[in-house]
Amino acid sequence: MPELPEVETVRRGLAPFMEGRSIGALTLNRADLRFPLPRDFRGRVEGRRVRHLSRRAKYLVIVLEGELSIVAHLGMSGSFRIEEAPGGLAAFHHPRSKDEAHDHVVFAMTGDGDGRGDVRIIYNDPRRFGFMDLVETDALDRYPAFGALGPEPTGNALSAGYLAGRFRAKKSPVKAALLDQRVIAGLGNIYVCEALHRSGISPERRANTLVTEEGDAAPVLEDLTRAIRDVIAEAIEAGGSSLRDHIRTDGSLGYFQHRFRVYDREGAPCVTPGCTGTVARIVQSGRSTFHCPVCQT
DNA sequence: ATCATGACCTGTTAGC
DNA sequence: TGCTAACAGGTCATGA
Repeated sequence: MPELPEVETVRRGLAPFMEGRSIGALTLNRADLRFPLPRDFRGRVEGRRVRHLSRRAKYLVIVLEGELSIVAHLGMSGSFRIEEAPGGLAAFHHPRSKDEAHDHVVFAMTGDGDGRGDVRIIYNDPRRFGFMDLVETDALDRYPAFGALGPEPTGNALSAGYLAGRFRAKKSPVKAALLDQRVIAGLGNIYVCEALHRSGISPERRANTLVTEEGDAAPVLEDLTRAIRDVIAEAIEAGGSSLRDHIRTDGSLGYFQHRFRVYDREGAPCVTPGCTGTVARIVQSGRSTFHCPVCQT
């Protein structure tokens, strides 16, 4: 699932349990995820304190003391969960359920001496499209996967004018253009569908038709820009408000539910006020697109 | 260059 | 109930 809001929710959920604590032990239950795990991963991170958790697009960054950072991506099915042991790490045991077969990486965090007990942070990923990498912190700017990323949809760098520049020569459907991480970093299939619906734009419309002859943003591109900001901000908020409940129930992070207006709602009535349409599913670039053929033009 | 497609991997669900 | 096919929120390599 993890698009930007989900990764941000994971970051916020993990931060209280990782920042300021040390990685007492790292357990690797296999040698690779999507890519091989870093060489000497265990030896390089064990004993280091976590300074800070940050995020770039859909990447989670765990900044360690000693100028080393872990870059993690959750792929399609990655999630973290938190297990607390009031009696310390020794109190944990290993009931191996089906789901736990995909617990690939376990961080055993040592308490911070502030009355909080020891905690295990467990990375689970059935499909293994996620990965973890180890990078010198001062080299993060040059991290290859970050190099081509477009602006975050949460910041000021995303504007209608910026998108006009990127869309001007693009003949591909606007759906595909928005999924391109080099244009905007962090949008995925769900939020692209949602943003297009909110702004009344057909996902099949060519991106360059949202730009005027002069190369400026058409009014509808202003709407789209606002919709992207709104939908991402609302999803982050929804993730934040679901955090407490989630941690309390099973400690899992990365799969909070959110109400969508079109995504996965094929056949349902369009919720746009006054619209009589029905949500349809089409396939673009091999992926499902949900949209309302009546109010999205 | 730009765009669409297939590949990566496993689990879940719809349909017969 | 069991089997099969389709599908899943993301990237990356490939070829047109």
